[in-house]
Amino acid sequence: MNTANGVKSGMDFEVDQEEETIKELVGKDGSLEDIVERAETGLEDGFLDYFLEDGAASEDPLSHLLDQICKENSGEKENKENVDPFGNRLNGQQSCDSVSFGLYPDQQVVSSIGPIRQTEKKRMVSKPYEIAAPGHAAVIRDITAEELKNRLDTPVAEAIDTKRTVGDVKNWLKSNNVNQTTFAEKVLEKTQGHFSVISRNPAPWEELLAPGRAVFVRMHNWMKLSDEEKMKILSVEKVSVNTDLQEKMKKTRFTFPKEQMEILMGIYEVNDRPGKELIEELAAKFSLSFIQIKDFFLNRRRRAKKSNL
DNA sequence: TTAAAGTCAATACA
DNA sequence: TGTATTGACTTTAA
Repeated sequence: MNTANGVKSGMDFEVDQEEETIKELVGKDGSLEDIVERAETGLEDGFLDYFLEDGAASEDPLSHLLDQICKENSGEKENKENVDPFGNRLNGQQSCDSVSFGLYPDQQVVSSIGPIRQTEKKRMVSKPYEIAAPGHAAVIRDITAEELKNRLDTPVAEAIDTKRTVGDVKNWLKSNNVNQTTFAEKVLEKTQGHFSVISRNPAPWEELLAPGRAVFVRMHNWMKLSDEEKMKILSVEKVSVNTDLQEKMKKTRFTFPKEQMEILMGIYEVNDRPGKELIEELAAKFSLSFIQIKDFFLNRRRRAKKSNL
């Protein structure tokens, strides 16, 4: 028995390695008839008889028996409500599927019993499509996470023309009156600011690292969707989960005072890679940290490089 | 270990 | 209100 949730798993029916029969096991306490009677209440008549008969065990006795039970009862149970041990409704097919016998659909993966019908289609359990935007959660009913992954994150074999892709996306957004924030959060799962930066001066595909490429893959695949599919994703409602505490913890962004900025820019003009000593000196002079000054030059170099592309 | 790239998110700006 | 900028933090790669 699967003790985690009280549901009987397929492994519970596995024939014991030491070839102990159920008859032997049950007979140990000398109350075979009572146990059989009790066990058969709620089960099909003769369910245990099958195991108690000598030589009844074929290569796959449980599967065989379940198939038989399904065949015998499929007609009369077809329209009846079928409820699992926890009161969840099951349809007729589920109840007669030995792969999922005693299991919920998502438990099939842990079953050690193979499907009765090898050709039978595996039942897929679809999960709601969720986009995890920063600080938000969104759900759409009829687009699954699987579909999203398949469509938007499908790897592309060829190099993407980043400039063209961004242009196509921007044109689509403009003609459909969709703003950057919505697209960035719902499609790319990035912030508006980030989309703005990468879309203004997209780096060539060859220069991008894996995470940078992934964003363009999404844009590229996005353009392949039909307008209806695009709108479906964009129409997902956002649910804000911001708390008061988060609001209080909001950081304020430091801005270099004008005088400091002028000095820093003056140095940058003649030396965009100042040494450790100069950075330390500037940090002390401005009463700022070494990292703040170092980051200033790092960000400057990076952004200057981008704008020259 | 360090620089570069990626990114967030506050805020400046049109 | 939507977009652009940018300080700061994180991840990646050399």
